[in-house]
Amino acid sequence: MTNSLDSSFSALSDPTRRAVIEHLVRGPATVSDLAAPHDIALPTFMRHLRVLEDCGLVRSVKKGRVRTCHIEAAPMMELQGWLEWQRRVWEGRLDKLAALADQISKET
Amino acid sequence: MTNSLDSSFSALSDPTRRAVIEHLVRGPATVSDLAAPHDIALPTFMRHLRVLEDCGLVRSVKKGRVRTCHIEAAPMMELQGWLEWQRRVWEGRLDKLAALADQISKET
DNA sequence: AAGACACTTAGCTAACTAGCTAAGTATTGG
DNA sequence: CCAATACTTAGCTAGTTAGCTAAGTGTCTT
Repeated sequence: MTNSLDSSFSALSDPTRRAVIEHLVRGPATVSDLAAPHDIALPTFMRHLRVLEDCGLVRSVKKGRVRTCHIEAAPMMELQGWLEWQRRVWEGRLDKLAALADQISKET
Repeated sequence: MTNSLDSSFSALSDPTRRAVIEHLVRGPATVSDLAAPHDIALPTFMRHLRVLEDCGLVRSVKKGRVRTCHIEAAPMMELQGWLEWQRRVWEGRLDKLAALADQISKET
């Protein structure tokens, strides 16, 4: 689990890879489609795709000479889950502080 | 904005740093407190803290010889915001597909 | 004043990463 | 069948990162 968050967070720390995700949430696309807006060499771009596949954020299928990619929901959920969890704890703490402050102000 | 997401995602791709965040959402803590559970040299740990400070996820104040750290909500929100946005688009797409499927099934 | 404490700085190493070019493989269209 | 297309593999380079040890600075505590 730790390891999965590691690689997902790491994958999304690159703007090119986030752009790929932003593209893919709108629907499946081929490697060429995905690469087109990015001004980098194809092998370099393919490496980014590989990183996204390795951490499970993206899957792809090759048919003939064309590879089509699509997004995978689960790892995105996991990321959201972790962040949401931290927010909950953090907010729980704020609530407690507020309650404490309330209590103190009443006591004075 | 791109740059800020870069560094936040990158910072959280390390388990030690995520552990620090998990600690800090429960309340402020000193460097020693934060470092205690981690079996790494202090300078190494300090570097992790520095990464978290550099991307704005953590702030700290030094008083006497003790440095106290606390979490900063804004960058966490930004991360959540990005993920949430992707999810919305993704789900919007699913909705559209469902609507389309619906329409098609009615037409046949 | 002296020693303990809590960081902090400096500097080194091994591993990883993004970028490139050049050349290769497997389909497909003419 | 031949050329164009769509990746794919191989291999190199420069920059970044996590880890370490050794030594330094500034604050307590006694």
